[in-house]
Amino acid sequence: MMLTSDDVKRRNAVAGVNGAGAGSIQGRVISEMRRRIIAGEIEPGVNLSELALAEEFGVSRTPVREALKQLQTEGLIEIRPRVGTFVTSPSRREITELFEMKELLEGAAARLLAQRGRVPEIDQLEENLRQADRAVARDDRDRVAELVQEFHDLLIIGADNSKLEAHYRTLMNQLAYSRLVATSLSQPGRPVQSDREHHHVLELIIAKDGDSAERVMREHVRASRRALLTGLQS
Amino acid sequence: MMLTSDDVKRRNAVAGVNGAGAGSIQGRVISEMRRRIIAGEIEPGVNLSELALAEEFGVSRTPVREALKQLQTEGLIEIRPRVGTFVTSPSRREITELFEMKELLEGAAARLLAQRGRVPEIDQLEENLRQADRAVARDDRDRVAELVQEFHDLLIIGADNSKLEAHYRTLMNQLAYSRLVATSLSQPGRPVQSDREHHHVLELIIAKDGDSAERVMREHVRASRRALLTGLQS
DNA sequence: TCTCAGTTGCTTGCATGCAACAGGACGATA
DNA sequence: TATCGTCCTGTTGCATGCAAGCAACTGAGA
Repeated sequence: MMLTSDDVKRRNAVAGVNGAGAGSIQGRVISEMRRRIIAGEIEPGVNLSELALAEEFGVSRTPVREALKQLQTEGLIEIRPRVGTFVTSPSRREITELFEMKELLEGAAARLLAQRGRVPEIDQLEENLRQADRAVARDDRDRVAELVQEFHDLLIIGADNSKLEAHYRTLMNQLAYSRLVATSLSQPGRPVQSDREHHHVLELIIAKDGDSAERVMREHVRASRRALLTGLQS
Repeated sequence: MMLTSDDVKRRNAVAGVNGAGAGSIQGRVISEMRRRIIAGEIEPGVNLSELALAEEFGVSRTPVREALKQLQTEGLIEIRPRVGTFVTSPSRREITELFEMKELLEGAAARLLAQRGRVPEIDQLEENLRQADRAVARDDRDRVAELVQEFHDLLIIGADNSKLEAHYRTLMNQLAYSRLVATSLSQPGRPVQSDREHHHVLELIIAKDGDSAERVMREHVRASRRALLTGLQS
């Protein structure tokens, strides 16, 4: 039997980024472990033994083992043969590299979205900024963080390139970026500045000025990184 | 015990892109299967059953199963639960997306390399072009294809960003790009043109003009894609 | 007190058996 | 003949047992 690529894509659309079906035991373990690691609930340490996890999830070692293997290829954990399994945290060097990639991919997404013209994601981005303006005005930090995340997400989705999206999500997971947004936005004046930059990018996208949209988006990513690093030092 | 990120990187450097150690059974299966798929030795079909592969490699299902799982997350195969395992080939849409990513990453690599100044990779690139000039002059197609691959590889390595390199390799595997280079270069005049473009990019890199290097590199990727598509139609 | 050899516990790697399900083959029936 | 229902084969998902190796601990000896 021949497998068409459309079949593959349909399946992936259902299963999300996961390789395994979400209904399987293995799929559950993958999702849950990924969530825990990104949320920082697991201390980097040797506690991640297959047996312990299997008992906790009430399953055998096999699905746990396969789930860990996948998380390893995603770069979230490190399996050392016959030693143990560890949650990895990126080195300084890797963090720099990850931000370089973030800048690259988000910049490209802005350009691609600008080239697509008026698509639904544009409307969603406009709505996002309307809500963000209000949230910033009333200094609702949690809501602002949510909306910032959504803005970047919409941008990536709007680029309409599934490979770009998949790689982007992998990178953001490695960065545990969702945890970092709040820190970045905790810098004085950063929410307002960030909001302004979002507006600027979206204007350029709507104006179909891909080059400028990419450039401004990259500057925005760099600015947010600077805010983050400042926040982490203090 | 705490795992430092340097430890992780050291291991990855040894194991290459592979998650598993090359010495293990599983590692052998991964490498060999990946090679076969990229080389196009395996017909997309249901022949890939765990049991059959296990017998062929003389091992049990377990390591084969884990190897297939990793290849799935790399996007090379598709495992349909309780149905079978299939080699995937990208759809038209996905091929477009993959080339978009190729253009993006190679363009970025050119920019990053230009920013780094005089590094060893620059010398290697110059040597590569010297050899390429000669190979083109004597119309040695196989050698030209090799050198073209090496040029792009050196560019990526020279960008000195391990994340970029890892994602790039994944994408090229999905494209089975090594098989396509020859087709692209089979177009009349393409080897000469490609060589010229390589020279231009390298000049700009040496001149530390990152912006232009990126722009020209992206144009080069698009040109090579056009040549490839023309070659595939005929 | 320091060093080093031996031992022991814990970890993952691999093999194997059973279960559950998908999909086609085949036959009964309208 | 067309269609529906049943069975049967093949596949992967999961559970479990054993093997191999690493790391830390323990104890003896200097």
